[in-house]
Amino acid sequence: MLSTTQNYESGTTALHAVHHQTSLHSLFCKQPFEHLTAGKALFFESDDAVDVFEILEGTLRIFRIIADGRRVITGFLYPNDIVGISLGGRYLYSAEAVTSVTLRRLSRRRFDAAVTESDHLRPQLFALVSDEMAAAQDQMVLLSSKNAEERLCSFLLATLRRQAASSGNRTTLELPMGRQDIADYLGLTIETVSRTMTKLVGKGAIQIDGVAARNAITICRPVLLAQMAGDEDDRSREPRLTIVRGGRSH
Amino acid sequence: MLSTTQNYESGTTALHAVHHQTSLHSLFCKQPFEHLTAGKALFFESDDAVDVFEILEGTLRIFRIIADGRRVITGFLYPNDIVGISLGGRYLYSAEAVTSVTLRRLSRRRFDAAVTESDHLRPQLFALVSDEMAAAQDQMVLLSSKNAEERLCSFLLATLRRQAASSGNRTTLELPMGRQDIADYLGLTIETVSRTMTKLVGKGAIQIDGVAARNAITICRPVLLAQMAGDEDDRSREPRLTIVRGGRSH
DNA sequence: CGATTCATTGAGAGGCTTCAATCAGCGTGG
DNA sequence: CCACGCTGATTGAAGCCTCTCAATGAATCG
Repeated sequence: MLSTTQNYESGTTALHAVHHQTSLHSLFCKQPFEHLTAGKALFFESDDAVDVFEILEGTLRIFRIIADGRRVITGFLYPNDIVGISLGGRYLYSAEAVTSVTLRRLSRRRFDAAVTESDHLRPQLFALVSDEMAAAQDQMVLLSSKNAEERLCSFLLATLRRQAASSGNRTTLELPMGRQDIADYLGLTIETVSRTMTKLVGKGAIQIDGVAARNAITICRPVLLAQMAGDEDDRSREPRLTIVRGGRSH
Repeated sequence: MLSTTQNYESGTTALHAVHHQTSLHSLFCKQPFEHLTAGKALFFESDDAVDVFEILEGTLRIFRIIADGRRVITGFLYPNDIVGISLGGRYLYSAEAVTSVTLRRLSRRRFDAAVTESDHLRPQLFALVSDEMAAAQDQMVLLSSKNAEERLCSFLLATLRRQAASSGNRTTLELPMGRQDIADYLGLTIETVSRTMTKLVGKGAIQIDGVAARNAITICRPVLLAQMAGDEDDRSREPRLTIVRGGRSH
């Protein structure tokens, strides 16, 4: 999705080219690369949202710290993602590099100006925000109604899908983040994540290939994993009965 | 469904007035009123997002039904809220009336056109989406790290704040929705909500005034409730130490 | 007044967390 | 080169919170 992969020094320097661009990513194409080493912060929740960023390489986590000091990770960001479009002056969350990260920066002022002018760009921005909203909804569903096993399976499948989309279908995936990150993202403890992972291995659903801290995982039985994720649409076997709960629709 | 009753004939008929409007709400001002009785659906998750709605009176719940038939309520909508701006062709969730609801409808096509044209309206729409996003983030934090008591206190406080904003500061609030709705919104069961409510009464934090199914609640000790909500910013007493967790920022 | 719906309360069970110890990989320094 | 320490992951045991199942209570409506 949203290609525009690595436009290493395109020769185009014409400013009006912006108007021919079909992608939001083009806005960043003349910005210099920046690098973040693992663990470094990109911005904090309280910061003025002065810049917008395009991720070129690596993984970021976006999160909030709550009163008792715990951390809630609300999402991960990967290459081709754009971050910082949280409207309203201030970022809604902090962002840190999980791995080493390469990115480009654009001032919000220029980003907003470009989007305002272009009839091509505006729908793209809406689509982006829409995706973010949909992801937030999915996460709410996950957090409010799934158990540890379902959460982990959902996470593994989502990660697999994303990596398959960007680099061809595969049965193997890499988890750039550590167990603690996964735990904070799924609303679990690190121990539960670890135990559940072992349980999945025991069931033959997955296989842990990695030896280092950066884990690689093979999905042995994708279908089983999908069933265990708990958002199976297997309305095929049971009679169509849409309104079962919700009560007062008599 | 959606009997288009009571078109209360506002006197203003000037079409060009639209361009002077400063508010998104103005877009709806010439639309006829519609009514929903409690429990009736406004739209479903799978529907084409053909319309946008302005709530004038009453309460709506927006939710998704997951595979096992359970319901996850992702939000409630109140007067002056606008619903249906879920970009991307299809609604992200279903919407049902909690109470009797009065609203106005506008086609997405016209809504989008108006927003696209007006430099006044666009920032408003962004602000709206931004609020929705912030609310989703808060809900994720609530669901992934708060216990039953903290969730209920947060909910009561949020409800109090909203009602205080719309009708003067007060210590009393009304819960238009039933216990099952609250439970599905907070990711709990109806029994836990009930028990926690009783516990709060026992602590003297709140008081239940209502006798009917539609409950009225008095906040006896707002400060206590805020403490129990768990998003207390009491960094005032402890030394400023922003980076305690998150690990690898050595 | 009985039937229905919604809320409350109780008892038991289960899943996740907490606390704690062990294991594995990796870099550093002797 | 190996010992040591550090970090991150795994495993174990006990406890707590919430869910599940079940019964009762309260209010509305025919």
